[in-house]
Amino acid sequence: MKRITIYDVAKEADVSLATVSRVINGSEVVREDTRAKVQEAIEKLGYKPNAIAQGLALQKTTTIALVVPEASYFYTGQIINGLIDVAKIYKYNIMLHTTTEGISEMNDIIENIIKSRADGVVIFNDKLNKEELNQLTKYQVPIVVIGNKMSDETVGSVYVDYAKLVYEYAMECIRKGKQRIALIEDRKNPAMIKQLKEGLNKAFQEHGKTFDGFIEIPKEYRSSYLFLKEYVKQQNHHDVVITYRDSQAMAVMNVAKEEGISIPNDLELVCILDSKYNAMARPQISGFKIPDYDLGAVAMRLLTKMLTDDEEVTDKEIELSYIYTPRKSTK
Amino acid sequence: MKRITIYDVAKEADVSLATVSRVINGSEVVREDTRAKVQEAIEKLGYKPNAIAQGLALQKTTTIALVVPEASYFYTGQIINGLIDVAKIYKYNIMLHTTTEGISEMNDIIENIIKSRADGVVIFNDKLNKEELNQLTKYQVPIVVIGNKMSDETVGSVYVDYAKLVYEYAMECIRKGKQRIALIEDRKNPAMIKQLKEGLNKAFQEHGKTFDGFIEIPKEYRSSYLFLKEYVKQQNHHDVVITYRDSQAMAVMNVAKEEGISIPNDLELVCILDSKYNAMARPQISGFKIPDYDLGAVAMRLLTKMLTDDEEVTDKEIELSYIYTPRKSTK
DNA sequence: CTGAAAGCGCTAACAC
DNA sequence: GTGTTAGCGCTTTCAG
Repeated sequence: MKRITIYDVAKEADVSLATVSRVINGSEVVREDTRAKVQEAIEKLGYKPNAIAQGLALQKTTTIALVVPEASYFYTGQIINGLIDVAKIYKYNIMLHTTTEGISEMNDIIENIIKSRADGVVIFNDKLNKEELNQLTKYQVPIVVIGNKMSDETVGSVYVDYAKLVYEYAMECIRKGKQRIALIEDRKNPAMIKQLKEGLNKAFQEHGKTFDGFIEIPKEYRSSYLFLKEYVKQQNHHDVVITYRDSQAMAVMNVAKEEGISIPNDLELVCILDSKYNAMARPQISGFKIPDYDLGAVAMRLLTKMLTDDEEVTDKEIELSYIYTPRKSTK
Repeated sequence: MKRITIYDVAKEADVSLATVSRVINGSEVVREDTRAKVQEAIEKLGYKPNAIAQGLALQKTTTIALVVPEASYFYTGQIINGLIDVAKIYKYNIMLHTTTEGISEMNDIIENIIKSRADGVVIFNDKLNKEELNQLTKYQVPIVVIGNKMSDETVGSVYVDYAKLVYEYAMECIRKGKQRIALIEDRKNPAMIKQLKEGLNKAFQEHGKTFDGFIEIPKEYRSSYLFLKEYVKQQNHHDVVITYRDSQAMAVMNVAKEEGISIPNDLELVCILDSKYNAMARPQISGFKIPDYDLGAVAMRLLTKMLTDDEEVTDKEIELSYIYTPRKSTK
């Protein structure tokens, strides 16, 4: 089947290609019978407009680039789902890019995005530096970043204030006398952990204390579990342990169980990024419902606004909230 | 910053646009000093070739469409990772499409893929019907499907033989006298469950018996857990329970624990799609390591072969193998 | 309301 | 080696 073009349709319908163009773009000015004639020809030939050619002519690809970290948690998946759902509404296509650990990696991706002439880009990545974004802004590509509060002329952001989240939680803990709070490192999400530390620091400072419960996982340990197993034996005692991801919380839970530490009686456990696995653990792990899907959806919606000249973008910095879900691992 | 084109570079370097085109495409015939001159101009102007225009001229977008189900498990993420890694090697971009439950959904996506002139498409989806694929083949778009054994002129496939997997496992169980095998339904993956049932049927048939352990989750139950909780009370007894996903296995484990059924003593539990969560459960759940990453990687590699005229595609149907990982939930 | 023609940015013969 | 030119398929003034 020969690639059939707008010319073929024009000939078949005995009109000019301009007219065909008008009907596929839903122009109002076409007479009803010619529209029907053209429509028929389109159907008959199985014609599908070439988006590439349209892109060239319109200087607009109706495609946005999405950059996410390679490590794929359920969380990331949800962000993508939200993103895609609203992208569909606005007829945008998604070009997916993933970042690996590599150093120059991000630059390659940016180069790629520019070449492919994406109309805009949404970036969700823990490790993100301003320099790289500048590349994009230099080429005037509108950007929305998810997870980091950061914006200027061409970049907007959608995020959850983790520092505030953990700050509030810690304040409550301290008030209740649970002062020995531990935060477990997550090597894969350094920026996130940094925010959590900030919140904790602030909470302790306001009580005239300093936060010293950050537990680093030495590089030689493959998993939190392996390290914690050792760690606990050294009698390090805490009132509450905070982890970022569900798998870390489960590791803590397993270690506690094996070492005869009762959760929540001897130790309370809370996981920042809640998940269905938290609810499946026994005892069930308390966590914060982070609006993952919404992060994606709102980010995409914001981007569409930035992409449409006549839509006023009043706020380029959007903070989303969280909901604490107490379960059985906390009192 | 004005969109700068090949003409601008040509003018800056004082050569024709053909020459510029040659250097960006690494043509050998350009003299070294002119190449340098052009390169310099490119750098100076910050020129990035317009992939859209290239696509139009070459009738090739260097983009493949990837279709995955919206529900995102870790498993899907891994497939995508594998896919992307090899796509990067061959310089292909990925256009991501997700399928929701909706009926006409798939047709919209296909329409979209055709319009965007993707060079090829990789489809990973449990619910997949031949009809829809025909749309694509009609427009001669090479396809690789992941998960289903299926191929013809323009479609290749990469899959794991789940029927065989479960057949072998069941044979072993029956041999050991564990004949009361149960398989739990997974509404989200009907085709997968169908394969598993086939394997089970075959194993029982070969022993002159019939498999009757398929446990359907009635629609009114929101989760397997809720239903199983009831189910177990009715004294339904099995020797081994097989689930497809980790969360289902965990549900079974929780119910068993709560009902005083000892795993693996009273009941053995095995999960087809292994995951890190299986290893984090207590007792740890046995499972099959399915080569998720490889499914994606091999699929993409196969597609690149199909996309290159001079590469001989000897086998369009590639079966990948699995590895049984016995843990604590089986004896 | 419809057609003619220029142009979007780049590639690939074909000349020179 | 390098330049000229004709498309690739579509949109969009501008005429009529």
